[in-house]
Amino acid sequence: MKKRPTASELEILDVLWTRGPSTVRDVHEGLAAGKPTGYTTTLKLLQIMADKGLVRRDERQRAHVYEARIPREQAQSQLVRDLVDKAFGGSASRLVMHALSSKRSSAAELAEIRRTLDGLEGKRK
Amino acid sequence: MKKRPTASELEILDVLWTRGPSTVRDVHEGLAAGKPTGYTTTLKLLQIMADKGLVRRDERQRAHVYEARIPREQAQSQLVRDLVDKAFGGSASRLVMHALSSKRSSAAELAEIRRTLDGLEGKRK
DNA sequence: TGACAACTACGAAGTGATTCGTACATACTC
DNA sequence: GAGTATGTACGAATCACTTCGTAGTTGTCA
Repeated sequence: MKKRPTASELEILDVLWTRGPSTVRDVHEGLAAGKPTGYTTTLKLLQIMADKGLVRRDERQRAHVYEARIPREQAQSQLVRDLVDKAFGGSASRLVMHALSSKRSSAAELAEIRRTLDGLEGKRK
Repeated sequence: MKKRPTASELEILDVLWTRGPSTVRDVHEGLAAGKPTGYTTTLKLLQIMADKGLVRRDERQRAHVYEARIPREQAQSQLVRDLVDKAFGGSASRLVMHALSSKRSSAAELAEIRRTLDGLEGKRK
């Protein structure tokens, strides 16, 4: 099965999801905001991620172009599932309640959650 | 602030949360269900966790007694916050919606979430 | 008391993630 | 065409986590 991205890999994926297919330099600059690292560090990470299958590499140009192989939503779901299994005994709803209480959400967000909830309850009967 | 527990440390904390203050042997046996490891492995982990401040150690008995230093809920909130920051751009509600869709929850659980939601919306105006 | 059992302490190996330096190839510019 | 800028590849150092073996201590009991 797919491997979970590490924290660093996730940052890179974030750049790729936001900017779309990018060269190493693009990614490196997109990363620079957060923390300064060497160019070759980013390069190496991308190479490793290509080996792991997290990104696809297009070598047709001299500056290779990297692209995330899974959409953001899928990775997020994976991460949520891991956390639920690891720390909430498999109960997603307990995670939901923790998330709701621990971080403030806007009224609009709460409304959207309510809609999601409505949809789920409708489906289940 | 405190360091995030690793996956292994979380398993140990889980045992401590469930059984309360325990000796190394207790923890080791509580762990055995999941995966077989050597006794000294568990011992070492507990020692490391004591160094990190994740557990408290009572040395009055020959068999030291370990106890989680933070309650389960607090650790869970920490983990949720980490995930939200790392993968959901700080938006807890997006995590909530992912969690709701990715794992099936019972009607009772959904109702409880709805109550939590009611409480939050009431407070915010 | 002598042998055995249970416990802690600690060093060290193995693995994976991260970081970077160096080497080398390719393009660009005057 | 020489020199500079920009790329990729790759080896190696470092660090954290996990695992275990060995050594030594303390308690138990026939």
